[in-house]
Amino acid sequence: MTAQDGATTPRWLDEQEMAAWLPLLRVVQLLPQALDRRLRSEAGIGHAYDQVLATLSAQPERALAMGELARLTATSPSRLSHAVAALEERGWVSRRPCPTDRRIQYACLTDGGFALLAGIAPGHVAEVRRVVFDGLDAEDVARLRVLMTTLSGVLAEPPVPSAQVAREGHVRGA
Amino acid sequence: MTAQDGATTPRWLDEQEMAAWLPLLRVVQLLPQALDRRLRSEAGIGHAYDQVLATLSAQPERALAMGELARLTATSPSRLSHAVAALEERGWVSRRPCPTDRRIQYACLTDGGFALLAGIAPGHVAEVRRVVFDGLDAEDVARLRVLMTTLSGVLAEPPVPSAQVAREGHVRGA
DNA sequence: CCGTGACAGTTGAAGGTTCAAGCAACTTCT
DNA sequence: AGAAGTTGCTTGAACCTTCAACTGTCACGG
Repeated sequence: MTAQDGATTPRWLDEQEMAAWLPLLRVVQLLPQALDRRLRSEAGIGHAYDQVLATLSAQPERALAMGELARLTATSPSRLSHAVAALEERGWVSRRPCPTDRRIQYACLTDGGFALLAGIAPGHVAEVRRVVFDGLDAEDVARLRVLMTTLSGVLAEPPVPSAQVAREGHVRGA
Repeated sequence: MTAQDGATTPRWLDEQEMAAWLPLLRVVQLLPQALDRRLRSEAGIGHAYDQVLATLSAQPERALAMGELARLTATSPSRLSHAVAALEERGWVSRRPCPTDRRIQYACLTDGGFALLAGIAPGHVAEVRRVVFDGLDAEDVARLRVLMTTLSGVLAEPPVPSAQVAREGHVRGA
């Protein structure tokens, strides 16, 4: 029941590609779940929120404009706004206006937020190590780095305006 | 924040690991977004729902017990229940009871669901190709397969029942 | 100075995911 | 048979993400 028939089909995934695609799909689905579960049981926040806090903590002033923060964490402005609102309500982040440009808001990591981060970081890195790096040797890590850098580069590009994706004549291997 | 306290901290990520971890995190975050956006604009469903339909379409009878379907798509029973309910409401899946075990429900892909799938499959595979395989040569694909298979194997294991949670710094509440 | 447009961030509603309960049907043990 | 436990799936509430619309601010040009 594979859709191989259409004349408009750009070339189906071959066996090798499929053998890479299915596990990748699984990793992409299960890895955030694993990270979320651990963090949520330890701190009550998902790993997306943790990433916000961690990114702030890495800044010299523990503060960042919303836009920059959104860019660094690869999230949408809307999502970040909601996230920072939730984190602010829990006292881990505070907002401060920018003196020179009143459109800009800075998100600042509070001492409480920093303490929280310090508390959960060990467990978090242990989990990352368990699910990712414990199974890999140095060469694997190097290959993973190259591959993921390539993919994240493509994913960072704009989402392709519209329909002009499907023009690929090249057929090589079935 | 550089934690190196041997006893509680398992060992921080070194430079090589960090250089692999950050792009991996990004891929894990952006890849589902890219797939979701494309599918949602074409069919009004996210890629999780598409995966349900696709898995059903690959079965001999285009049907599967909920439990099996949950296992194959690596989703929780609850999530699948909600998903199938939504897909059923749109007429792409129907539920049928099992004659021999009345606890079991079969999810069946309808003709409409199959037609939808046939319609979106070309665009979907084109997107997968664009964001993943267009940037990789045959060796890269082989490496990706090995790496992702390893990781998905670890992730498939039980979420660590109790094991090493010992260090609970407990900052929660607040 | 005022209008236009771009930019930074927020808001609310709709939909998806998760968690903890819960119900019903099967199994096992006595 | 009947009680107790297990399995298979569903439900509802809380939360998170997304999308489109919106507010307020700045920059530019007449």
